[in-house]
Amino acid sequence: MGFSDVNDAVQAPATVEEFRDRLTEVIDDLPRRLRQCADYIAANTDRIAVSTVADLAAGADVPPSALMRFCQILGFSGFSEMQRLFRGAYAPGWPDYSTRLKNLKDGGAGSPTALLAEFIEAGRLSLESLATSVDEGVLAQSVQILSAAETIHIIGLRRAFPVACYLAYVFEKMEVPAMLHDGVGKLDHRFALRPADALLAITFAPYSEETLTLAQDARGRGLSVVALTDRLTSPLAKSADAVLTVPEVDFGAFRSLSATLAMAMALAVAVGSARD
Amino acid sequence: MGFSDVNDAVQAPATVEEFRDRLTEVIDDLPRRLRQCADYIAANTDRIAVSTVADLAAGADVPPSALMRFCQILGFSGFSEMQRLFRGAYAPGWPDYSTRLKNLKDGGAGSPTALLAEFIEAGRLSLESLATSVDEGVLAQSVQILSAAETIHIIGLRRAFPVACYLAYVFEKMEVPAMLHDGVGKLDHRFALRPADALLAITFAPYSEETLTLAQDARGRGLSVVALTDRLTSPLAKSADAVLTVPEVDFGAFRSLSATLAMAMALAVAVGSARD
DNA sequence: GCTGAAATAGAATAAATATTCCAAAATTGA
DNA sequence: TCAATTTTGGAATATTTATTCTATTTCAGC
Repeated sequence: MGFSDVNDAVQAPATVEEFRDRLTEVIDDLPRRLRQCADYIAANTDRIAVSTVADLAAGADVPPSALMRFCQILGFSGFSEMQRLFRGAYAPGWPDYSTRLKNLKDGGAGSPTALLAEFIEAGRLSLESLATSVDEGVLAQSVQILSAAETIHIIGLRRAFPVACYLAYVFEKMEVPAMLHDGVGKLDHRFALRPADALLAITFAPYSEETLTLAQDARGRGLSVVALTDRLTSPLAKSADAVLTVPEVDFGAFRSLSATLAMAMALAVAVGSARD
Repeated sequence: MGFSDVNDAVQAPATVEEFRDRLTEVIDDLPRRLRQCADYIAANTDRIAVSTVADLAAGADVPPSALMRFCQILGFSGFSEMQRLFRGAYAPGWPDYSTRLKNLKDGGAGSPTALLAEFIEAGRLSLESLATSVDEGVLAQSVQILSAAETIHIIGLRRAFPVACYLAYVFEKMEVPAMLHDGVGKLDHRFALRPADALLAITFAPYSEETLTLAQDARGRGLSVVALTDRLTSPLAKSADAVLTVPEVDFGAFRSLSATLAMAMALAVAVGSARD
């Protein structure tokens, strides 16, 4: 009994999530043409709502009938039923958001609302791009390093300072021993760095000298260092055991910080619960 | 010569922007049924790509033929041509993003990647909801108040502190005279508040006492106060001349700050350029 | 209230799109 | 290699969807 036999009938997926589950479930043991369909659909799920059978079949480089069979294997009665799922699911998120964004920009370049629209957009793009670019391995490793530390030292100056502050605040709330190196009074506290501690250093181009120095120093004293920075080639990478990068979209001269904060918070909360 | 006469033929809009322009251009002098179409389409532009003529006509409560005429007045040869525009322009934020988010969550609840996914999602929702909820009038008023001030005082403590910091940083960069009240050493600097100055106060539930006190104090001394807070009924509202609210989505005990930062930056940059 | 022009609804038609079916090709297992 | 079984492509058909057309209604100016 092969795949084209509709008797191994299963319920049609009722949500996009279920759809994806079903897809990954079947994708591995599918004959050639159907496999092509699956691959193409997996990579272009978002176009199902706005395409015809013919369009998608052409994209997947299969005849339309193959795509039909594919829909049926997934549990749908046909393409139309599958499309209905995606057309319906395509509402949440921006029912009105994109319209609104345009209205805001209509105030004219430089108007407060237009600026707001730009910052909102920059933040959103940063977050989305963070989702697709994060290295899970490095994140796990960073959590592990920081969880093992006795005290976590945090440094981030200038534009990175808000992030450092918030990290300190979150650690405090979670009762994780942490120390914020804030440069108040031009004091440094390098002698507070003890061998069993770890340093979480944050800096973006143009990288701040004090942060780089403290990271090197910590390294020299045998501490583990986690870097939160903008690219793998950052000078901070040289003295770090784990390098987390966040792709932040700038608008004008100013950095949105949304992605950086999301990353920082995930890190902090993960460390907080790992230490329990 | 009426609207149904296709001789006043204009070029079909080639982009979504042109489409909107054309729509606002004609909407005012349109007969009843066509007006209904225009209204419905304006409010549901995002559904054009995924609907049939019949769907939209039903939504607008007109016969399909009315909708067809409407498309032609806009310059399209028919509905299909109009739909083609929107299907092409349909580049939603989730080509790969939503897949990725799901994968991140697959690590299991509480895993670092799942946490990250949650924070990313919270940030994104906050930003979208800010776009749809911002009160443009209050924003303009706030910019005006802060632009007119000699020195801008900024206060925000605990979880609002990162925002206050970043504001101070941005003002500094833009050469706007600003002073951050940070509570270091339990000093307050209330005597720095001069009558021609303004205060930008930031606090969220549970509202921090020091911030509320400073705002009241500033009010008493005749300064204008701009509040950045979570709701209109915030205690901060009582002592403020303008109340900006940001709808921030929390995840767990922690606030995403994305929307707050976007608002803060728009405010700062607008003030910076208004003062030139 | 009459007249001509514009707007409208809905039925008729045209076009596009989805779906089925089956002969042919490929694959599998002995 | 052969026979049984699965997979495939494409033509035939059914269904949905878009578009046009026309008789009827509405409206504005007189």
